[in-house]
Parts: sequence; C-alpha cells; structure tokens
Amino acid sequence: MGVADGRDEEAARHFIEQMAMLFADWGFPRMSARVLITLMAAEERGLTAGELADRLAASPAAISGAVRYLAQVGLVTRESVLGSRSDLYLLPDDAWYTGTATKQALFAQLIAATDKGIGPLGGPGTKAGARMAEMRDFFAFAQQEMAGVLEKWQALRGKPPARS
Amino acid sequence: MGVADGRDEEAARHFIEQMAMLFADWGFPRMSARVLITLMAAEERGLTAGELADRLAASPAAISGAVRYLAQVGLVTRESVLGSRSDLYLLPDDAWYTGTATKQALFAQLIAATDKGIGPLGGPGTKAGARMAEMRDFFAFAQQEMAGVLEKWQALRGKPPARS
DNA sequence: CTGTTACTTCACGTGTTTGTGAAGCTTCAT
DNA sequence: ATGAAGCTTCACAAACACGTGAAGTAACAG
Repeated sequence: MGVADGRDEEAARHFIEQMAMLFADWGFPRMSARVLITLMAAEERGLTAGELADRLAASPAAISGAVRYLAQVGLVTRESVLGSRSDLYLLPDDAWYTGTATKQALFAQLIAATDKGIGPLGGPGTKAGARMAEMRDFFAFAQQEMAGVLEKWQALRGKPPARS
Repeated sequence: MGVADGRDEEAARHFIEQMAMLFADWGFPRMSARVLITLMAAEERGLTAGELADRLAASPAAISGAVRYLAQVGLVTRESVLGSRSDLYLLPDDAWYTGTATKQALFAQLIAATDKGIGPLGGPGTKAGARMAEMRDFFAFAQQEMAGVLEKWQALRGKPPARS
C-alpha cells in the first residue's frame, strides 16, 4: 500500500496546530498542547527542549513553561542523556490513561463540594438539597463508570503487547 | 434528619461561588456557571433574569450573556410567564444528561482530527502514525463507553420517578 | 580555570476574556 | 397614546493568561 508513506512536513505542521488547539479547548495551556502533540507526531522516541523550540518556532522560555506543566500532570517524562546537558522529553506509555485519570480528580472535587452544599441549602428534604444530591449521585456514578472504562481499555490494548 | 433544616444564606452563597468556579474550571464561562448553580440551589422552580441579577449582585447585562450561553448548550430553558414581561429560567429535568452529552461533540471532533492526521505523518506504519491511531482508538472507545454509561444512568434514575 | 552550550527564571508587552454602564427595544399597564 | 419595567445589545475598562527577550545558572569541553 503506502500511498501516503512520505511524511508531509507542511501538512504535519498544520495538523499539529489543529490538534493542539483542540486540546487547548479541552483545558490545556496552548503551548503545552502544542508540545504534547509535537511529541506524539515525532518519529523520534523523544525530543529535547531545543528541538521542541525549533519545531514550534517558539522561545526556549515558552518550552520550559509548557514542559513544566506537562510533567506536573504526568503527561511527559524527563530522561537525562549522558554526556549532554539536554534532557529528552518523552511521552509515557500510558499517556491517555494518565491524562484521563487526571481528570478524575476534578470529578472527585466536584462530588465532595456538592455533598458539602446540601446542608447549607436546607438539607436533602428541600428542593435545592434534593437537586444537589442528585447531581452528586450522577457524578459519583459517572466517576465509577469511567474507572471501569479505563480498566476495560487497558485490558483490551494495554496488556497484550508487553514486548521488551 | 433535620439538624440543618434552616437554609443558611451566608453559607449557601459561599457554596454557590465555590461550585460555580469548579464548573468554570470545567470549561464554563464564569457567570454562566454561577447562574447554573444558582438555579440549582433555588427553592423556586425557576428564576427570572432580575432575580438572578439580584442574587448574584451582577448587572442585567452579565445575566443576559450568561443565560444565552446556557440556553445554547441546552442547560437552561426559558418559560414565559403570562401577564409579565419577565421570562422564567429553569433547568431541564435531564440537565446532567444534556450537559454530558454536549461534551460528546468535542470527542467526535477530536477523533476526526486525529484520524485525518495519520496520513500527513507518514501513515500508520510510522511511529507517529501509530501513536495517532492509538489515540484515535482510545477516544473512540471512550466515547462509545460514555454513551453506554449515560444510558445506564437514565435506566437507573431517569425512568422511575415520572411523577406529574 | 575558562568558555560555551542548553535550559531556566524574570519582567514586560500583547491579546483575550469578563463584567459594567448606558442606550435601545419590546411588552404590558394606564 | 403614553409611561414604565425588563431585557438585550453595545462600547469600554479591568483582569488574566500567554509568549518573548534578556539575564542568570548549571554542566560539560578544552
């Protein structure tokens, strides 16, 4: 096959920017999103900060900040290269799992907050209280189900390969 | 029962602001989030724009904008009151279902974009292409599972009540 | 030890998002 | 008709996030 087996740098750039902006809508800082997608779109195993700056035509400062955020939420890993001061940044294998799991924390916050609100609103007997209780239940349900979905995915895709 | 059966306006206010900001993190415009939670926390069946402006100490303009957004994404309904120029804004019964379903559209966009990217990156045979393909599969899987979760919720909670 | 490379941190300029005040419409009351 | 209440729209001001340039710091090379 292989109609499209030469990489089209021009199109790749455009694609990266598109995807990155989609992730930005999803809540990522813009440059972090760009770095994330650039790593994903790289043939290399990982990229250095300098390479990222090059490919994105961005300042080292911007890369630094972007990478810090990504590392914090576990979507990027640092690997120091011997004999060079450049670290290599790479995506963890379970990037999507991690990314989604991170969102789970927000759910937990929401559930906890909702629960605390029922009292001040007059208790579960009031309309307001009842609405809050239902919301809490919905999100608790969703959270639990999501966890199940992630497990299912790992079972389907995450396990089989395991090649060294 | 009834330890907390008087509504504590002070605490309620604080709670509303807290929750609203959580929803804002989730992607809502701030004022829209506040309106949403205020409606949820109200004993009344619905509130007018004026009442919302009062309770939130915000300008009518802000309410107007906030409500427009919420109506657009289906999280609020307008009901005109006879003999008054004020419309009543209320939450649809399936607010959470709707809200979550709305997010599904973003997933679809992401999946489509990812799929389009595989070609420019050199096809599914390349590392980059393979990564994109896996990402597409992950989100497609998640999307499908989420739909199942919503159905399950409706079966559990949505159906039973149906009191007039 | 000195120089160079590569990243990080800091202070600033820019653009976007938010909410306000004022003016304009529309609908009900007189 | 005329008045008035209630939204909505518009133009602007404040707050914030973003990314750049310049200065600082650390690590390897000679």
